[in-house]
Amino acid sequence: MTRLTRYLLPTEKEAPADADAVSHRLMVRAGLIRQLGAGMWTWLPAGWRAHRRAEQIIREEMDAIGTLEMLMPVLQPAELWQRSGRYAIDELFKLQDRRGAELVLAMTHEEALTQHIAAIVRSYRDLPLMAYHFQTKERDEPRPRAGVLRTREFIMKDAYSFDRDREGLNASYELQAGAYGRILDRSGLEWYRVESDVGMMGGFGAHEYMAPCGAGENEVALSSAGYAANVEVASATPQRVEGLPGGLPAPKPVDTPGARTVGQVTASLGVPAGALIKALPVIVGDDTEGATGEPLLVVVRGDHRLNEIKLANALGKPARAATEEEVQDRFGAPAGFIGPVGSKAPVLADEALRGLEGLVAGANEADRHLRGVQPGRDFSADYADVRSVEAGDTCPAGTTIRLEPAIEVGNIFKLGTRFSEPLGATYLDASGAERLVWMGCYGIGPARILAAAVEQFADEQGISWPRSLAPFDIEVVTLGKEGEEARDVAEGIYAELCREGLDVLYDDRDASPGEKFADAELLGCPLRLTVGRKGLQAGEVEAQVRR
RNA sequence: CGGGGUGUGGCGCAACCUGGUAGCGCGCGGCCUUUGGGUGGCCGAGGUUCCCGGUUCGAAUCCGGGCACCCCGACCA
Repeated sequence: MTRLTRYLLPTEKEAPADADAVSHRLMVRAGLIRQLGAGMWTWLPAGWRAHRRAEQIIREEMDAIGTLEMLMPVLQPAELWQRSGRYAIDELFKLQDRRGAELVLAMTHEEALTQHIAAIVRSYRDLPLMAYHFQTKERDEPRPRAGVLRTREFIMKDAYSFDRDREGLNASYELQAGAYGRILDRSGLEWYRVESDVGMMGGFGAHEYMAPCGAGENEVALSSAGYAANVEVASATPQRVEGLPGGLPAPKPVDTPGARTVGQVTASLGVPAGALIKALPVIVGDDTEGATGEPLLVVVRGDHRLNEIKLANALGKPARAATEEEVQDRFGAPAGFIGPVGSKAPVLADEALRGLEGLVAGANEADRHLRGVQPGRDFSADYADVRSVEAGDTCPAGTTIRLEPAIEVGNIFKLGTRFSEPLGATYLDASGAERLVWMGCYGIGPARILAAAVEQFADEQGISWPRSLAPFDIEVVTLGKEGEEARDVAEGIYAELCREGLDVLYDDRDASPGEKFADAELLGCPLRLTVGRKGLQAGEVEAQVRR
């Protein structure tokens, strides 16, 4: 029973000045959330209702595939994280208790659950096993942003699967993937499952669930043929370069005083950006604590951008841009005039350069470039796909790719033995041999589902919830003052709807019609029942369906 | 971590450059008015101008330091 006169619904006409994202502005204006500090948000009653609806959808789908709900603590011994090798993560909150014992605030729960599994599971008969909880996560984010989109404390549903072997993990993964699809369908979102980067920590496959919207922090490459990938890992056939100059028998030096950037060189020589070879000097591998990585000259087409994640994956280790001094010292030419022809460092060329001719590259001396460069003939290189896809590229199925910003609402990850090994999660197989447990993890954020829904179904007027996420099923509004009768009728309807099990918001305020409707638009109930005034007869009501 | 910006009643802003009683709109309380989509009027309450220090007869305003928050980028196991 929710009467607005007894409810806490602090709506605002104007959004906070610093709010930028639509979901941030509207969720605050509609009285769903309030900020307590940077990346710290309170869920007000109506917002918490919506959050619980999202949770419930997730819970039902987890339960349906036999994942067991439980609850693990946020406060954890640091030692657990030291053992897993994740104690050094900057985002991990670290603290001490009164005796000086080292503790952490969990940012996720692989360590905790794996620790338990290690202690509990003995036999192959105990597996497979899937468990989950909804729990607060703490992450010392460098930059919280956009309301509840990226916060330092948030609730996540994280599930974990434990299997006997790789095949078992694959089966659990597919079960979870099915559940994730149903969760997002029921949430009413437009969403894509995209392949994602498994990162330096390895792993055996991962997918992200992306909801396209303007406030998204990620970018996904989509095509009408169904191609969907995070731009971090997306691959595509590049567009052809128009106006490429013809080839030359051999590279020919040209003076290009002061032309260090792609823009300056194209202007100076009158060639398209795609005719350039953009040289990116990088240092590969671990160069901490005095050790220095190896220099490598990565080259991409002038109109392309290097994708550092794809580069790291291609190399099998991280790489960073070389500093100005390193460029001079280790690549042997001033920054801006580095090129692959006669390079001091080994060359890694992007696939898009293969087979091109008549290109322009830095001459490895100041104020000079080379024309007529042909990869393969004029320099040798390893080839790899290390560029970021661009809108307009062609997907493997032959249709054009577009790029859209999206919120990552969930992800699933085949961890393998990444945690079972350091934490000793093993079992005895049928032959009595000790084996490592194979593990997967599956996360989804109710708050991000809500934010994505607001982003996808809202304008500055107000939210327009999918039925499944709305904080209330229906709103009852009384208009007019002649009617104590109207009030009485509305009260009766309200009580009846509540008895039917609907979540009803009854606007029993003595406010002008405009005020009532304005708040209603912001909150965005999917259904509204208005009880009118003049000559009101029993049953003479008007139901207005919004969507 | 790099760059940019902002802190003034609950919210949005002005006054700051050029020091001199802190002002406007919304919201809030009261009375009247209006009653099918943010009515109109009158009255009223509400501010250590983020904090500390300095300059000055006098600081929201100038100077120094700190804190908080926002945005862009980097990062995001």
